[in-house]
This record gives sequence, structure tokens and C-alpha cells, in this order.
Amino acid sequence: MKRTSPGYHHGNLRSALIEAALDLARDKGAGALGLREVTRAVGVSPNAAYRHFADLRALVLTVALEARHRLARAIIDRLDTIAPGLDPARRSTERLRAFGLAYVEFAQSTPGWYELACASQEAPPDGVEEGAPPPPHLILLGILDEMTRAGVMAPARRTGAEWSCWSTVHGLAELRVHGPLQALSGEEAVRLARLALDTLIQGLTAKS
Amino acid sequence: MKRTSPGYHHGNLRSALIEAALDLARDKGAGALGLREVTRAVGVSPNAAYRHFADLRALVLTVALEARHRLARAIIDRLDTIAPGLDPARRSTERLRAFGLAYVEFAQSTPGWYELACASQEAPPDGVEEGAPPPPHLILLGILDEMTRAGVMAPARRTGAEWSCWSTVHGLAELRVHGPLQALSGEEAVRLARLALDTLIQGLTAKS
DNA sequence: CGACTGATGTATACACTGTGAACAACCTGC
DNA sequence: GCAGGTTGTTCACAGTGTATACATCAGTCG
Repeated sequence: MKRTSPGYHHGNLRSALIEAALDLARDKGAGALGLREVTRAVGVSPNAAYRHFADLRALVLTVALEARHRLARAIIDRLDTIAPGLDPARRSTERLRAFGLAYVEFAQSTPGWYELACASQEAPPDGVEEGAPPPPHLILLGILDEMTRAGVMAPARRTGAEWSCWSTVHGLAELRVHGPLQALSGEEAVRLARLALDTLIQGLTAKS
Repeated sequence: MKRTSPGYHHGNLRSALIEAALDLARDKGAGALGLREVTRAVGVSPNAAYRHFADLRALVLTVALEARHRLARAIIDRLDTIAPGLDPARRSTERLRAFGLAYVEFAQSTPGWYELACASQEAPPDGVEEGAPPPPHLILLGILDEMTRAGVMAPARRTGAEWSCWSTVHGLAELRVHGPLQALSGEEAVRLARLALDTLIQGLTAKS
């Protein structure tokens, strides 16, 4: 909240706005993101934001991109907990399970960021990207390819498998955050998620 | 648009508002529902709505309930197309598939109503209900019970199976309406939905 | 040093939203 | 025919996003 120089200019309003928006979304949901609300949190006049973003939509898109990065990093971190020593078959299925659990737990621990990550997936207008993690979608494709290579999933089942997985995982998150699973405790929700992931894996890897 | 008597009072503003709101949601999405917008469509002053609904939220809840009924009826109609002569095992799985396809196709043909049906599942404050169809959730439970009775699904897998199904189906709809499947044609989306449902059924019914 | 210049934050204004309060027209029962 | 409740209108207010004009800073060039 403190300005780099006590004077008029803020210093780096842009990042301050993004950070304030992230806080706001985490605490009150993605729907609470408003131009006046965010600028108020930073302690600056509403129209100051227009020096750094074309409009509210552009701000939200930028913040959403950051949320997607955090989701991706959460997934990657979780994938890295799977011991590399396992045999490829077991390892790849465990990685699929870890992917799903990371997705759902990200949604349930920070619903506002999850909402942001899903809503308006477009890239913000200012395109430059550096240390961006691979998007969750690509991570999933990689895991499914591992599974086919390892022989746990028949190549015939590979077609469209990403959408089966994505549906299950995204559906779970959605039910948890906006749907009838809202009331559940974290552990119960995770238990249900594990069951759904078991069914999914069973369906992907079943013989015949 | 024409009033029952040329005079002041509208006659049955309440149903007119609900109908206008349904039209608006179908054409421009659930997010486009605004108090002024709806009353404008009916040709009445904004505050007239307050004689029939406590606030905008109450109106939306009422319209959302109607949308849920239409979803339920779409599902039931589709279930009834499954020939009753089939053997119970085959029939119950076909009914599960029909459930999923009906859900997804409702979402893709009338996304605005689908949004309404999902968002804010609470019942509207004015509680009276008469010819209401059973909610989709109960329909699904019934189908799963049929499947276990018919022996296609092991009783051990029955626990939490509704959430596996619901996740897949709701996830598909969500990806279709708000997610990366938006761009697809109707047929392509249905093909992917069939694949995902195959995987789901495979997972629910696999031996061992 | 001092003035010019671009970047950045402010002030004012406007159209829009949901909603409360006071008012007016209508319908119904006595 | 008139009292009283119901229903729709009007006016008002706080809130929103955003366009325009202005003020103030941080440099750079003479």
C-alpha cells in the first residue's frame, strides 16, 4: 500500500491492481471484481486503472491468466510428488489421479481463483509471456500419452479421452464450487473425487 | 404486449415477467437478466416487478426453477424413448446414456436455460409447487438403482456413483457452454459426449 | 538550470443499474 | 357510491463502468 515515492504517482499501479484483484477474487469470488472496488483497495481513483488496462474486462482477463498459471503450477507440483521410480503403467495412472485431485483441490481451496481460471479463457490483449507454465490442458494430454505408451490404456480409447477426463475433473470442481457439493467438508469432497477418478480410470483402462 | 383491459393494470404481470425473462435468458444468456431489461420487454415500468417479486434475485430464482423443470422434462422425454422391451441390464445402461445425452443437448440447444437451471439452485421464496417433474438428480438415482438391480453394476460401485455420473455429464455441458468445446458443431459435441459416456459406463460396469 | 513532453493519476460527467418511498389508477366488497 | 386494498407509475438515490478534460509528476533537451 505504500508508494515508492510519497508523491503523486504510484510507482507500479499495474501490478498493484492485479494483486489487489487477486486478493479480492480469493476472498469474495470472481464476481466481486469491479473497477471501483479494485482501485479502492489500492487507494487510487477509479479511472487510474484506465492508464494500465483498456477496461475492466482487460483487467479481469489479465488476472484470470495469472489464476490459470497458479492452477497449472498447483497441478505440476502435485504431479512431481509421484515417485519417478514406479513402473510406467502405475506411474502414469497415478499421475492422472494426481492431476484430477490437484484440480479439484485448487478449486475448493481457492474457489475465486478457480472461477477466474475458467471464466473467459481468452488471453489478455497485452500478449507478452515469459515464465508461463504449460496450460493444464497440455499437461493432461501428456499424461494420457504416457498412459498409452505404458500400455495401460488401449490406443483405441485414446481418441477423445482428454474430454472424458476433463469433463469428470471439471465437473467435480464445478459441483464442489457452485453445485450441490458445496456443503460438504473438504475431506468428504476429496473422497468423492477419488471415487469419481477411480471410475474414470477404470473406464479408460478396462480390457475389452 | 397487449393488455387485457386497455387500462392501467396489466392482468397477470407475474407470468408475463417470467415468460419475458425466459425469452431473454434463451436469447442472450442468463447473465442478461436484469430488472429493467425484463420489465422493458413486457412494456411496464421497472418497479412494477416489485409488486410480484421481492427483488431481482427472487425473479431469477423463480425463472431458474422453471428452467430446471424444462430440463427435467427434456430428460424424462428422452428416457421414454428407450424401448421398455429390452432386458433390464441393457435397458438401464441405455437409460443412463440417454440421461447424459439429454442433459448435454439441453445445455447446447438452450444454453441460457441451462445456465439458469444450474445457477442458484435454491427454491424461490414462494413455495407452492404442483405439477413439478422430479429433479434430475432423483432421476439419476433411480437409473443407478435400476442398474444395480439389473446386475450390470456391482453394489460395491454404487456408493458415490451418482457423483461420478453427475460430474461427467455436468462437466461435458459446462465445457460445451462455457469451455473449450464452445466452437464445436452440435454433432461433434454429441460425439464427444457419447465417448465420455462410454468411458463412464465402462468404468461403472467393469468386472473386478 | 529551466522549459518542453510524455506518462500517470484526478475530477467531473453521463448513462446505466437495482431499489425505496410517495403517488395514482384500478378493482372489489360493503 | 364509496372505502380499502391491489397494482402500476414516478421520482429519487446510491452504485456501477467509462469518456473527457485536467493536474501533477519524471524525464530530457537546450
